[in-house]
Amino acid sequence: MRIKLNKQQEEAVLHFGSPLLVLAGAGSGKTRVITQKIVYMVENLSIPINRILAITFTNKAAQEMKERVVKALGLEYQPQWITTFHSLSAKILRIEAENLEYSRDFVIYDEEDSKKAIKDVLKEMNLDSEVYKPEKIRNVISQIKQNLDESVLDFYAFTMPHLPEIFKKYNHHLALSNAMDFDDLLINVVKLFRENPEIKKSWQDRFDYVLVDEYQDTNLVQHEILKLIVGNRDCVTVVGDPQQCIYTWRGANPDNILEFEKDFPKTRIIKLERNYRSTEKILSVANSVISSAKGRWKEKVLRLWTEKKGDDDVYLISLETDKRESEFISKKISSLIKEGYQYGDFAVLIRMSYLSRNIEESMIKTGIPYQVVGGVKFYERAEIKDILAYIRFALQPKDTQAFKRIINLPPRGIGEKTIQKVQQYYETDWLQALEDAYQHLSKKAQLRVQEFLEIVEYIRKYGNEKPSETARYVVSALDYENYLENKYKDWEDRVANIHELFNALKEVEKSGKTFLEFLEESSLSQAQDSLENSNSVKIMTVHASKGLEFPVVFIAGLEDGLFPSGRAFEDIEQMEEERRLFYVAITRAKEKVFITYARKRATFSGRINETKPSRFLRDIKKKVKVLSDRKKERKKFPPTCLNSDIRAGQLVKHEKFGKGVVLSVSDNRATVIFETAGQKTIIKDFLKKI
DNA sequence: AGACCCTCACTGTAA
DNA sequence: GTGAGGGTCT
Repeated sequence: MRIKLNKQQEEAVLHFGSPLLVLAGAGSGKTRVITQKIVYMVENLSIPINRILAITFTNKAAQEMKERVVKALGLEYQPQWITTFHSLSAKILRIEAENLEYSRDFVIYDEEDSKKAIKDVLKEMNLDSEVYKPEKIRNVISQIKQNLDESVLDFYAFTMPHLPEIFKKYNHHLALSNAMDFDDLLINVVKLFRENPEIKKSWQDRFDYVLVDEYQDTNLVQHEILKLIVGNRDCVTVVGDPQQCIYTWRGANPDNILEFEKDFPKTRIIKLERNYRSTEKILSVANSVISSAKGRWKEKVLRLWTEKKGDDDVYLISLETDKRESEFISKKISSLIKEGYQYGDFAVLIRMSYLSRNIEESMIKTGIPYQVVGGVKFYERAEIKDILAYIRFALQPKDTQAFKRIINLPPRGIGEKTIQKVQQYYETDWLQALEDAYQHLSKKAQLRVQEFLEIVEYIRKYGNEKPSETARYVVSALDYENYLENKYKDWEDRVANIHELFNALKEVEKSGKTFLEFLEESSLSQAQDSLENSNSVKIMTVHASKGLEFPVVFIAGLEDGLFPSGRAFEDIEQMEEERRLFYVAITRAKEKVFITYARKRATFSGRINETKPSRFLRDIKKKVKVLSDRKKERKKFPPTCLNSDIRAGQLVKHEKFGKGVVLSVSDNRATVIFETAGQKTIIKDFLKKI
């Protein structure tokens, strides 16, 4: 072993012969363990690197792991199978395309495409989009797919009776477009393996060992994929931490950690509880945020400890307004820079991405270099999607959403009516439909369609080979920069983005990748992927900070309704997740933590609201230094529970669920039967006695 | 029929 | 800030 490991880490690296579950706390060196285990297998067990499958949560983590492995083993090539679940699935599906109902060049619909597809379906069915809210429907559909379970539909049978049909039509729309949404990528692998045992076998045979990181944030389908790939062998290690599960809202199922033991008999469990990242003081604040685990989770929960001393207290700072909060952060950063810190040492973590605006403004004013990680991602920008949609469509003319995006872009007089006419002639794809509909169109429309087809034809000829030239051609043929200039005030930024796209495509050319591979990568790109190594302050959501660490961390906006998010008030599980999120935020820090909140905050419409400090602050107030820009700070934080006198039998009212009666209470929660909403467990605060 | 401009409402974390 | 909806102009 080249790197020194502690006893538990070493055990985890050296354990073979039965499945392994590593419960690894924040900062406990789990990446090191996974990397070392890979290196050990290659060096000491003579397993070829490409027979090891390692699945991480982000592309960024995968990339880093690859680099570490390459360095440790002195490889001259990049390991192929260090990847994420979504990329792995896309790879498998392209390789096995002939066994699917898709062709190899299937496209991946991102969230926007999916939502537009749903809107198309709703329009086609003539449904009121007030009742059938596209965003809600997309969520429900995703939930169904993530759990491989349609029973959710029953839940909405009353409010949205047409949901099952929408679901069917949406999937049909995808199939016609040769498109998969994010969930389909995973589901189709499960289907493929279940329906074709010999294919499953061939994939099992490809790998001698499988490792998965961040297991607490895998969903049911991903758990299933793991089971199918491992089969009844024991060559598997998963690493996770139930306390860091922050993605249940998009289908993560922390029970996978519990299920793991059942699905893989004789599982050995190793806990990594020694933290190497944070100081004692930071850890103790973090620990006081997490509520104690109950029931079956009891023995899965970690108690972090550290020998890392540090004089710095964790600070909690109250500021008058959100503006002041941002100013405080900038000033603090500037003064710490004078003490010898680098800009790259800082992260500002926020609960919601729109909170970055104030902070950015103040950093610009102060002249602090910063980078917003995530937010609206590069490939989700309208101008980028526009150009890529042309190429997407040219290479895959079944792609309905790409077609609808570009057919009248820039406006060329092909509107709703013309598209409808063309749709009547749709049989195999939109190019064929355009040709067949051609003679039935008006002279004007014919001319415009002609122009459109010429551009597409050109891309079809050269697109896949010379991506950057093709993109340049599209931009000039459309006079797209001019279009941006006329349409947007911030056109200069957008033009700059287009040029950045050209550069990215140049790189693609250099690396010998095809355009389709590039499209796949871009649609699966993640918030963290944009993270630069530059010496700049990083501003990001707490979610995007998963797995990262920084010497100094600011956590802003600790206000009730913001952090915890207002939506979490309805539901205890969500409130617990907010807690874990706060825990994740604190444990990103190595040396210093500044937690801030504003007593007044402007809403998006400019109104200024009085805020309440986050209820989480109550749990940490004894362990932090409280400061305020007001002389006499009321050191009062919302109690974790206000209505402590609610008892069973009490009649109560809830803002959302209406009237109900309390069945039972425990701690700060009450289980209530509501007249209409049925039985729910609610935090007592959100009940009113009646 | 399509373009364009205005107003209005909404905005959670995301592969 | 963005999209949807409505009204009006070409």
